[in-house]
Formats: sequence, C-alpha cells, structure tokens
Amino acid sequence: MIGLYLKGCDYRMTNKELADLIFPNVTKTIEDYEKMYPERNLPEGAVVSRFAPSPTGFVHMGSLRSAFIARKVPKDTNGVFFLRIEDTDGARTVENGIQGIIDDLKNFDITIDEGVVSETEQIGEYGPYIQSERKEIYQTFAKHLIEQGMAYPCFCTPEEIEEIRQMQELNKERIGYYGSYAECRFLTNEERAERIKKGESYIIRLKSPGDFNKKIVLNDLVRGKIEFPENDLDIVLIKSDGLPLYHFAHLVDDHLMRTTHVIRGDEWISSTPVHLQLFQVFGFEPPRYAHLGTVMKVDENGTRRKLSKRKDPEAAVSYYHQKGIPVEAVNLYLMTIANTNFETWWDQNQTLGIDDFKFDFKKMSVSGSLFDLEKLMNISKSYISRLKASEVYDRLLVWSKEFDTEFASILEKNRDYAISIFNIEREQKKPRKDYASFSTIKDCVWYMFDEYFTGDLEYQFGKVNDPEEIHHILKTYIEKYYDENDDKDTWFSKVKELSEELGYCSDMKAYKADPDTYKGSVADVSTVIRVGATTSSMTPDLYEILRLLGKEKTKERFEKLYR
RNA sequence: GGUCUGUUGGUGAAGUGGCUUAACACACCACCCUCUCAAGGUGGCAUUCACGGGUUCGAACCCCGUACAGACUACCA
Repeated sequence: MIGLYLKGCDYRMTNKELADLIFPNVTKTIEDYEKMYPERNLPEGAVVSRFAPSPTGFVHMGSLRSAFIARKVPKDTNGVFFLRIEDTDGARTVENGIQGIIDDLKNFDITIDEGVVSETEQIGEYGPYIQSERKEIYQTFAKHLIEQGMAYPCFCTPEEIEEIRQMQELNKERIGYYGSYAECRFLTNEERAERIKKGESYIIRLKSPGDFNKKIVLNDLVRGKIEFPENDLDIVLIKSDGLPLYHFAHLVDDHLMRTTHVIRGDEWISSTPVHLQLFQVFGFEPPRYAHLGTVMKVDENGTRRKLSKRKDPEAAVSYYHQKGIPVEAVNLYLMTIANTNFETWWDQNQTLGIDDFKFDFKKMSVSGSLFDLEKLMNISKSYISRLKASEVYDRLLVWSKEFDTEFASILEKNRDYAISIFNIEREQKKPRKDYASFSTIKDCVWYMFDEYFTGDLEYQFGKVNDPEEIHHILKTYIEKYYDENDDKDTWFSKVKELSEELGYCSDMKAYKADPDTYKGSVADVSTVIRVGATTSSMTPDLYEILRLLGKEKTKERFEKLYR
C-alpha cells in the first residue's frame, strides 16, 4: 500500500492543492471581495467610468480626449468617474509619474470623484486604485481560477515561446499559445507541483474555453456590432513577478470597482474578445465598451500616423498649459471632436457651456481623425475674445506667474493700464480676435510697456521713408494737432487736417481713384504716427493706443525718432 | 501570415435609399469695408463621396470583390 502511494498511482493532486501551493498566502476568496465592494447604489442610467493610464508622467492628447469623455458621461448621468493607475509594468513607470498625470488632469479641469488624488492619497470606497497595491486581489482571483481548473502554471521560457512562434510562422499557422501548442496545459498537477517545488520560474495562464471557429459579438457603443472569432489563446493572467497582465487586471478591477462603461482607445478593440471571455469565465456581467478612434497626425512624408508622445510636442497635454491656451478652449475643442454635432449646437447656444450639452456615443466619429491644431487655436482665439478685459488680465497674470515672471511683475505694477490695453476693441458684439493664447499676448502689446519698448526701429515706414518728412509729420502732429482730450471723431478729423496741410489726401476713395496727384494718403500719415509711437506697423485702434500712451510719452517717443 | 477596423474637398466632418446640383466649421483665394493689423461682409474652393462590379425606377448611403491605411497578434499598457 505504502509503495503504491509513493509511486503516486493512487493519488491525484487536486486543483485546490495546486492552487494552495502556488498561492499559499492568499486566504481570502473572491466572495470576500464581492462583499467588500458591493454594487454601487446609483440612480438609474448612471454611468461609472474611469481613466486608467500608466504612470508615464504625462497625459497625451489622445488620452486626454478619452479622459474627457470618460469624465463627461458620468457627469451627464450623475455617475462616478475615477482615476486608476495601471502600474503593473515596472518598465513603464516613471518617477513622479502619478503626479504628472494628476497635474495634467487638474490643469484641464478634469476632476475625479474617486481614485488617486496625489502620489500618496486616494479617495473612494472601491480602492486601492493603484494596481501594484492590489496584488493580493488579483492573486485571489487567479487562485480561484486554478481551483476551478480554468487556469494553470506555465513553465515555458521566452525562448520556447519564440520557437513555437517561428514554427507557426513556418507552417503558416495562427500565431500564439493555444490548443496543442499550449504545452503546459497538458501537464499533470503532480508535474506542475514538482517543477514549482524545484524553483522553476512560471506564469499563470488562462485555460481558454474558447473555440476559434465560433463567433462572439461585441456591441460597441460607438461602432455597433462587431463579430470576432472566440479567443482560444491561453493568455497570461499573472506574470512571474506575481503582478497581473492588463487583461486580467481589467477584469478584476472593473468588475470590483463596478465600472459600467469602459471608454478607451481603439487599439484595445482586438483584445476585447479576451476580456469578454474573462468576464464569462467568472460569470460576471461585462461592462459596456466604447472604443474611440485614434487621434492621428500627418507625418513629414504625408502619411497619417498615431500622434506620438515622443515625436510630437503638441501631443503632450502640458504643451497647452505652457502655451497658455485656456482650458475651456481645449475642452471646447475636445467636445467638438468628440461629438460632431457639438459645434453647431454651441454656435446656436453661445450662452450655454459644455455641461449643458449631452454627450452621445452615436454622434462620435468612428474613424481616427487628424488632430487639428489650427482649429484649436481658432477656438482659443474666439474664446479669449469673449472674455472681459479684467478676466484676460487675471488669467494672463496667473499664466505669467508660472511662465514669464518678468511680465507678471510688470502686469502687477500696471494693473489698470494693462486692463485698458486688453480692453481695446473688446467687450463689443464683434470683439477683436488677436490673442490666440496667453503666451502670445506679450507679442501683441509689448510696445505699450516701457520695459519692453526699445525705440529700435526695424520697420521702414512703408510709403513714407524720408527721415526729414517723417520728422516733419510727427513734429507737426504732436505740436499742432494732437490733443489728448479729443474724442475719437475729432481725433481722426485732425489727422485728416494734418494730412491735407502736408499734401496728403484725406479721403481714401479719392486717393484710390487718383493716387498720383498726392504725396500719399491719410493712411500713410497714420502709419507714420503709428510706427512713430510704437515702432510697430500693426497695432489695434490708433486712437486708443495714443490715448493710453498719453501725450507726454508719445512726444518722448517721437522725439527719439527726430534725432 | 491571421483577426478586426476604417476610407466623403487642404483639415474636422454632416449625411444611413429619393428633401444632396453633398450641410456646417477651420484653412486657403478673391473682392468689399477700412488709418495699419485683427475682426466683419460677399463670393470661390468635392460635377462627386478610394476603386470595380451588383441590387434598385433611383445609391455617398444596401451587397460582393479589390486597393490603401490603421490597430492588435508580448511575462507592455
């Protein structure tokens, strides 16, 4: 009897015993976790979704778009949006990577209801929200599968896997670890136990119940029905370091966190059959999936490619923060690419905001679209043009304090003056649209500040270039005609008088009809005054500019040019 | 190689069998307005929806095939 027992003929190691051998420290069951993370008590139709990046340090335009939508939908439905950090791959993790993501989201007004709020802090009842802190949970679920005979340890080395792949390629067969190629599937529990005890390295694989010849249907929220062959690959559940692979972590986390909608990039679409299968194996209800088209960019050689973090500076979301593009403008842009009907709606409901618009998955563009920086800038221009001068001041100050401290202190010293400058041709029906972002404002107004005004004149005065003539115009104007107290009409009629006195045509129509009979026109005279006062030929309304500069300063600047 | 997805002007796109001689927005061009610039106004910019077949009285829209592009096919996410 004893001999037989030792030979192992009579004794079969059970799955439970194998599971205990692999995960001796796992004492909880999946039922325990079901109780710990109960169904959420939310109103009918409430969406629970999430943003789940790797801690690579910053958010990319494509992910920001996903995050934006994943935030928007719960907002529309009184649901929950949470941030989960997917750090199961050590190679991807970057120091302070979590903080970078949190900052980027904060900078774009994407607020989270639950999840990771700082490097050290998490909020919400469904955590932890950092995957590396959930190791035991994943292992519990993996152990359960081993007990059920639905998962097994695999001892194949990367070299062996590569050999299998090459053989499959040679035989023109489907590539992957499946069917008879899944060698470790056929080991006995005794063999498994023995190799584990010997200290061999192993991973845990799913014993896929799928059949490649059968179909599975995914009802994608943006694309509709998609049919796939069932997954029959014995995918990796747990890596040799004990941490899960994405697919398995997705199942465990999104089930336990009671996610209703998974909103992610369409690079995930082909692995959805795996995910669906995982939910099926556990008997859990899968979430709804929405796969978003890739955000693309045109390469130097004219082909489209995915927007890349490394190659494209505009892909990093921090770029917009640095450029001083208002968050509202970025969000407006994201909304217009997210829902194709938003732009028209927004045009007709200018007083309303993004929060008043209801997002609809069906109104999403299915195919990957080109990221249109120009369109964004246009939206930004329009948005800034609608701000009040004081708002421009306040927000420019905030931006400058972070990115241009010199300008910030100048602004602080000259608050009212600066606001008056920003108010030129603003706060009217058709406001001036020349500020594309906060970072470009200085380039538009520098000449108004003595700190930046050098008096260096690069501009040739256009039509009038004779120094004597220029001096004559400026001198006559400032001494004889200019009066700070004039209103705009009086001011301009004086410029016309000046023109007449010096032999320039004061009526543009008359001038255009017969340019040769005059030295030039009132336009040329105005240009001389404009350049004389600012050294720039492109400024907003000249009357306002001179008024803000004041007679003394204007005169000073003119005199600099006399010499 | 396999699986899946997509393809409407320079760009984002509307459009799901007759209302489309293909909307709207950005960009571009011309003209107008005008003291410059910006803004604004007017007009122009796809005889045609990747290509080839088919179904239909009728197709950008439905079906089949082809081409091209993209994603996935990792102990990455």
